[in-house]
Amino acid sequence: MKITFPDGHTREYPDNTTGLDIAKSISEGLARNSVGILLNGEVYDLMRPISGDATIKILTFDDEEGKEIYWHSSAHLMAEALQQLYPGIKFGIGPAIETGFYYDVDLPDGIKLTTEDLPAIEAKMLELAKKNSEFVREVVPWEEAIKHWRDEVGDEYKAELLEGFKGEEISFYRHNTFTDLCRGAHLPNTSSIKFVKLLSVAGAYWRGDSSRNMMTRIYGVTFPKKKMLDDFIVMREEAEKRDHRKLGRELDLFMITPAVGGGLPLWLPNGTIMRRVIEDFMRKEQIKRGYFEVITPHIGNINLYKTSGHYPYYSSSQFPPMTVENEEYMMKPMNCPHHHQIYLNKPRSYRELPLRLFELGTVYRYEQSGELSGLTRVRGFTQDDAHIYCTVEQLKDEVKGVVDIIHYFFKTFGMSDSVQTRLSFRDESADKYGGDVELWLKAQKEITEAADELGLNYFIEEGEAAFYGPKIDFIVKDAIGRKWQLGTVQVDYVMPERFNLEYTGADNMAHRPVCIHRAPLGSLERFMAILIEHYAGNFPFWIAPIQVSVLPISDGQAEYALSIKQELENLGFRVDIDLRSEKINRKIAESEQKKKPFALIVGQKEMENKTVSVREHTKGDIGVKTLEEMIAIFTDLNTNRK
RNA sequence: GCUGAUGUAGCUCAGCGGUAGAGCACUUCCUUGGUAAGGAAGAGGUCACGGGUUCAAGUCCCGUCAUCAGCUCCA
Repeated sequence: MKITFPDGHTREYPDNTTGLDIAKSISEGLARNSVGILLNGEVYDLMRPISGDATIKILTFDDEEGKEIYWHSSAHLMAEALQQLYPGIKFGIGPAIETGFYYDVDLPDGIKLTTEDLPAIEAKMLELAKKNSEFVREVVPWEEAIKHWRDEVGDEYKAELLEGFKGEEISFYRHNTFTDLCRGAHLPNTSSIKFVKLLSVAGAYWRGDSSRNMMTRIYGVTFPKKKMLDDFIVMREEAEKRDHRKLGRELDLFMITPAVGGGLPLWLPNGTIMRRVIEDFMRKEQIKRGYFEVITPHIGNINLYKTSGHYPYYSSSQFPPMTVENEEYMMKPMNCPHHHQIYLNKPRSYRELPLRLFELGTVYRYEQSGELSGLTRVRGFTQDDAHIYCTVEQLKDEVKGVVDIIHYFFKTFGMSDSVQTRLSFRDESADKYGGDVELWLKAQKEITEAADELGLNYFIEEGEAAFYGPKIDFIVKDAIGRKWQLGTVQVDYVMPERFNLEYTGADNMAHRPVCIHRAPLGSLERFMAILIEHYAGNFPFWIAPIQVSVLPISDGQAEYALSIKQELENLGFRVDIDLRSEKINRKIAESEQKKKPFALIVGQKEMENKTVSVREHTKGDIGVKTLEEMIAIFTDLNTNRK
């Protein structure tokens, strides 16, 4: 048979050669590191014989599919360990996930797992891995499989899964003492699993259904090399250090208190400075690009949301309506209906279009209590929202303009590396969406064309669209490689219809505009959380709440220090001063801990020479400068947003 | 909303039936020191909240609230 490799070259092998044999024929090292193969695009066991011509790729742990095989096998290994430690345990599903794997299990009566039990399970896993057990695949007739799980083993979960697999090929995978119903693929052997870290225990409903049994889910991750596990642990610690909830407290940025309510953050003075800096920047940039700012109230008549269609679609995630003088009002869950009213305020001409209305609009959504988390999931948040009303002909250019401003914002906040673009389209289930199918398809086409013309590197996902139209979402990576979905652009032919938006065209006839909803950063609260974690609290000069700290060495320089503070403040910089009778070391330590970008240290020498000794955060002492030199540097940092 | 864990000083945490503790922060005093924490004294708590068990409850039990890890949901 002829085997084609990813680089295009081919080689002859006898029939029933395994992936491992092929790997060996290339190099021993590859064979040692291989975990499976991709056979004509399908993941295959290394030990499974191949027949017929095929294109193959040998998978190692470095491949996405390789990791999946490795972690899936690790889930089986963990299951075996659990089975030995807790006889009578039943198993649900145990898949590989983005990082690692989990297994949902039903423990025998009276047994509860906590994180304290994890080390024992890890130890058992390592012990079992060393037994060098082979994973053996076995195809079993459905009737035999159901008999095995339902009658012999008595695992109703596996039996239920099997009910859904009627007519498909059923395979079991066995290694050592453990057998699982599993499609595969798997490692050849347990011995490749070398380093194990079990992460957490949590409850999870069987098949994600809250009316069904709660199972115990155990999360873990495994690696073939110690370095990988070490890196993984370092990464987790780094993420923990950057946690915006922790830094928000340490840097006095925001607070959340049950006295006000969960998910309702209060911005402290330092956090407010940051928000205002960011908002002012956005405001200025949008006005420059032809947007008009508007302000609308936090509540609105319920009829607005009945007209928009939001009310029936999403009533469960809105705060309940309140009745005042026989009218019902709602906390606004989005800004669009208010903006549509501004559009309707007077007759519109084609000469006014595109009309771009933006608002830093605070909206309220009822998130379930268990879903609230820091600033990333809240019940009241501010969107950097805008609605662009334009003609069908203008649509594509407007979409492009929006994409441009979104990229500009990302760049300004240092997140422009590897931005991913997702086009979210409708799927088959027509009842999820409002509006005319024709218009949808048209909008999807326009979006795709705009993306193509901009040379965006996008992928399409069906079923992710908003109920009123398709959208473009942007996913950015932060400083430590975590992905966050930020900006969104949504094309909407439905709302203009529902609100009866019109403009008079050059032909003196009434026409229907298209509406683009867009929010480059989404929620300001969430974005600030991302920003805090992205910069680990070490904000660039232009954003930092306190930009410069003036630190006199002793009382003798207090007056000189105050004059420096005054001069910088007059120029608009954010400055504080430490006049306490503490040693300079102490003052520096605290300035650094609060992550202030610059400390200007002034002692007798500096006072006599009219200079300052400069310390830059994370860099340390950068020498003595005149105040004028520093003002030039600070001005540059501010104006260039660095 | 569901499951589990957690809730003790502003922060980080110890105490786990017998009169509330530490470090840091805070206040006052001493110290005026040159690039990451000088010294001393002081103040600060309905031990989340509400019930219960007990001679006695941060400590054991039940409920509520909040936070965290998940699940579910997400315009």
